[in-house]
Amino acid sequence: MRETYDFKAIEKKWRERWAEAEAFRVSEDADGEKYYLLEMFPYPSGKIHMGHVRNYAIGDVAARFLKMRGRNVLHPMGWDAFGLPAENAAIKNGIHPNRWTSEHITAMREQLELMGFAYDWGREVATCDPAYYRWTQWIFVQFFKRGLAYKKKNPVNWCPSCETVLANEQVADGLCERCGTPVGKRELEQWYLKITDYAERLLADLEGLTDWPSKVKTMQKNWIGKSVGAEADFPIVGFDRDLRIFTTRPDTLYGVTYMVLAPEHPYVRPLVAGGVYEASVDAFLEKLQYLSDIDRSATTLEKEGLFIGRYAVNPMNGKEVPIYIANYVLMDYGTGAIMAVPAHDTRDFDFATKYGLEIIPVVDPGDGTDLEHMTESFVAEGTMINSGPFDGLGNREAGERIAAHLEQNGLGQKSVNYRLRDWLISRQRYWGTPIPMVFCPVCGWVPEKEENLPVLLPTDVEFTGKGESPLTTSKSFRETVCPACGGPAEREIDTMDTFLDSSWYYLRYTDARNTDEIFAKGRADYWMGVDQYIGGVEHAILHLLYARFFNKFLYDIGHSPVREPFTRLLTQGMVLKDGTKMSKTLGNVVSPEDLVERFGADTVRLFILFASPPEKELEWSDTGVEGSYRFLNRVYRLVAGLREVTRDAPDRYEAVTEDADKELSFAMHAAIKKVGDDIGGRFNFNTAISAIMEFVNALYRYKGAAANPALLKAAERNLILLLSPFTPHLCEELWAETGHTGFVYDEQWPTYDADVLARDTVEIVVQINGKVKEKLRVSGGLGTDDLIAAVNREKRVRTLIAGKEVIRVIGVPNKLVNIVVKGN
RNA sequence: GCCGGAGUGGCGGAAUUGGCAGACGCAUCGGACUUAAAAUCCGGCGAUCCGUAAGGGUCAUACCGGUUCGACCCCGGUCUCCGGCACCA
Repeated sequence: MRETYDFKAIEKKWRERWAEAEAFRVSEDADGEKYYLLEMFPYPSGKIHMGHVRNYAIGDVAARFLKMRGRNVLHPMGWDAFGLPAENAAIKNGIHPNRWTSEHITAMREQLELMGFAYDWGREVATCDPAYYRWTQWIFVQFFKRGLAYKKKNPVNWCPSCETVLANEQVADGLCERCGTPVGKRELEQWYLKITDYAERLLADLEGLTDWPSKVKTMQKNWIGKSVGAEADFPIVGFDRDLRIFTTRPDTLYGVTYMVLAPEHPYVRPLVAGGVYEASVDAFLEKLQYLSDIDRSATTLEKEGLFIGRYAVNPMNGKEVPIYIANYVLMDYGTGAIMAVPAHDTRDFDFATKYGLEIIPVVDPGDGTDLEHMTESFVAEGTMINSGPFDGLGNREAGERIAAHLEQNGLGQKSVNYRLRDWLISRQRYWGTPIPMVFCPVCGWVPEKEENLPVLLPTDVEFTGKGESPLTTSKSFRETVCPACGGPAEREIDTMDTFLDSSWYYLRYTDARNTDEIFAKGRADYWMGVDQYIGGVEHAILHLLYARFFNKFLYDIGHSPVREPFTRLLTQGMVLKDGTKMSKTLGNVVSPEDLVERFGADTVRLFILFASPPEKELEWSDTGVEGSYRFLNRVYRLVAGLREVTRDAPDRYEAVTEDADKELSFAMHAAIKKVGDDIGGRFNFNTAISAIMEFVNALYRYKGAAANPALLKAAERNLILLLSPFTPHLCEELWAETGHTGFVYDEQWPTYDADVLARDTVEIVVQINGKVKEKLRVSGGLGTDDLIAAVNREKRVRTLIAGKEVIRVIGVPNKLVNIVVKGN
C-alpha cells in the first residue's frame, strides 16, 4: 500500500473497473425489494455546476447505501435535452441544435462519470431523441383523443425576446421566467392541455403525499387555488341577459352596493353601445391597452373604474345597484364579473371609498365595532344583519342557506373555482417535440396516425430567431396528407413546451429501450412509483405539478400503475457562495471540475454532504473542502498504518474485556448504528459523516493502546463499509488493499450489536432544581427507583442537599436525576 | 397584504421523544516532531466573574412572557431574515 492518498490514480482505476463490470446495471429479476431512486435530470448545458453535484451526490449516497442494505435499486440518469439554449446557439453560431446538444450531453456525461455516480447508463434517455419524443407525441395524441388537448384563440403571454408564448406558470412578476423580459399579450391560436379537469384530484391527492415537504404541498395547493362559493344571476335593467357573477361569500349578498365587470367582459360593449357612456368607456379601455401586464397586475396599482350607466338587480332583495367596469376585475377568473360588497371585502372597500359608493354592513363582528362609520372592511366571521330572513344567523350558516336559496329558485348555484388555468403548450420554436397534429380543410384537426409517429423534426430549416416557428421554413415538413381522409393537409408547425418532455421520463426509465410501446406494463408495475425523488425546490410547482398530471392521465388510460408518481420527495437547498447564489454575473462560481482536479471527486462529494443537511442551503467554503481532503488522507493513513497489525489477524474477534477494547468496540457499534439511522431515516448525511469522523478519532486513540488485532481488523472493515457510499473510489481501493475481492458496493451493510451499546455503566447527571451539579457513573439499565436510590447513596450528592428540604426527586433512567429542594 | 420556513459560538452546523446546549468540522491559539518550513500528531477554544492554583459561580439558543421538577424543543405575543403567491372576487 502506498504511503500517500493518490486520489487521481485511485479514482481513475475504479471508474474504469465499474464501467468494465457494468456494476450498476439493474433488472427486475434481481433479488431484493425494489427501490426506485431518482434525481431530476439536467438540461445538458455542457457543464455541471455545484447544484448538480449536490443533487446527484445526495442521490448517489442513498443509492449505494440502499443497495448495500439489500434493495434492488434503480438509479437512472438522462437529459432534458430540448430547449432554447441549443436553438440560440444555432441562431448565433450556425451549429445545428442537434449537434450542439449531443456534444454537450457527451461532455456532461463525462463530468458526471468523473464524480463516480452509480447510474445504470443502459437506461439513459434524451428527450430530443426521436425514440423518446415519439412517445411524448403518442401521449399528446391520447390527450387529444380524450378531448383533453384543444386549440383555442386567446390572448396569450408573449415573450418578445424568446419570440414565443409562455404558460402562465412561466411568467413571474410579469417577466419571462427564462430571460427576464417583460411579457406582453398576443391573440394567438394555441394548443392547450386541460389540466383543469384534474385540478380537484391534483389538489386532493396532495393529502396522501405524507413524505413530501409540506412547503411544496402548500405551494401546489395555493397554485391550484380552490375557491368554494356560488354563482348568482343579476338581471340587468333594460338588457335581455342576466349578469352572472361568482362569489366566495354568498352570505354577503344583501350587502352588494354595486357590480363590476372586467373591462374585457363581453357585455361591456353591448351595454354602452350608442349611449352617452360609450366614449368614456372607449377611452378607459384604450388606456388599459397600453398598460403592460406587470403594471396591470401590480397590487400597488390604484384601483380605477368607471360607471357605465347601467343598473343590475339584486336577486335577493330586488335592490338596483350601479354597474362599473374596473381594472381590478379579471376576465379569466370566475365569470369575469363580481358583485361588490365593500363592507366585507378589502378591494371593494378601497374602490367604494374612492368613488363614494354606498357601504352596507351585513355581518356584525359582535365586538361593538361602529358599523355606521367603517374605516376598513370586516372580513372575519360574525352574525348576520340587514339581511332579511337571514338576520341573526352565523354568517357561515347564512352563506350555506343563501346558496341553497339561489339554487332552489333558479337564481344561481353552488360553484367551485380554481386559479389553475389550462396549460398552454404551443411554442413557436424549433428545438422541441413537434405537435403531432394535422389540419385538414375537410376534417379539421386530426392527430397523426400512431404508427406514423414520431413526426420527425425536419432538418431543412433556417434559424433566423424571428417571427414564427422555424418549422415554417421547412419545405418538406408542412405539407402532408390528412391521416383521416387522405386529402391534402398541413402539419402543425409549433412545438411543445419542454415541460411535457420531462413530465413522464421517470416512467420511460423503467423500460427505456422499448421500441414497441411507451414502456412495458410489467416493468413499470415493478418499478413505479419513484420511492425517492430528489431535486431543486425551484421545481416545486411547475415540473412536479405537470408530472403529477401526466402520471394521473397515464394512470387513467391504464399505463402508469400508480396514482402518484413520486412517493417521497426531497428538495435540496441551493449552493451559495458568500451568502448569495453562485452565478456567472457575480463571478462567484466554484467549478466542480477544478475542485475534482485539485482534491478528487471523493473529497468534493464528502464536503458537499458534510457541510449542511441536504434540504438546507449550503454555504461554500474552500477551507472546508481542504478539511474534508485532510480527513480522507487521515483515513487512508490510518488504514495503511493498520495493515501491519490486521493483515494476519483473524476475521472474527472474541468478546472484548480490556477497557480500551471496550471503548473501541463501543465506538464501532455506535458508528454503525448512527450512520445507518442517519442515512436510512432522514438523509442526515452531515451527522452520519460526523459519526464516521468520531469513529476515526476513536481508532487513532486506540492505536496507541495494546491493540487487539482481530478487533482492529473488524473496525477497519466496518470503517470502509460505512464510508463507502460517500467516497466510493477511496473505499473500493481500501477494500481491495485490505485483502477483499469484489466491489465494496456489492457488500452487505454492517449491523451493530445492541448489547455492546447498552454499556455496563453510564454517566448520569445529578441536578438540583434543574441545574447540573454533579456527574456520576452508575450501572446501566437501572430503573427509576433503583437509580434514585443509587444516587442517594452517593456522598457527593448528600453533601449537595445537606440541610435542605427535599420536595421531590425525578429520575430518568440512563440520563439524570433531578432533586427538587426548598431554600438554598 | 396572504401563506410557508428559519433565527444556536468567529463560521458551517449538532442536540432522534421536553432531560449535560455547542457533537463533528472550519478558523484560531499552544505544544510535539523538524536545522527550518510544510505535512502530521497531541491539546485549548461561548461570554463573564471569583481564585496564585486546583476549582467554583453567573449568564447564554433573536426578543418578551407562560406551562413544567426541567424548555433550543411545547404555548401566547413581538422583531428580523429567507422563500412562495399576489387585485383570483
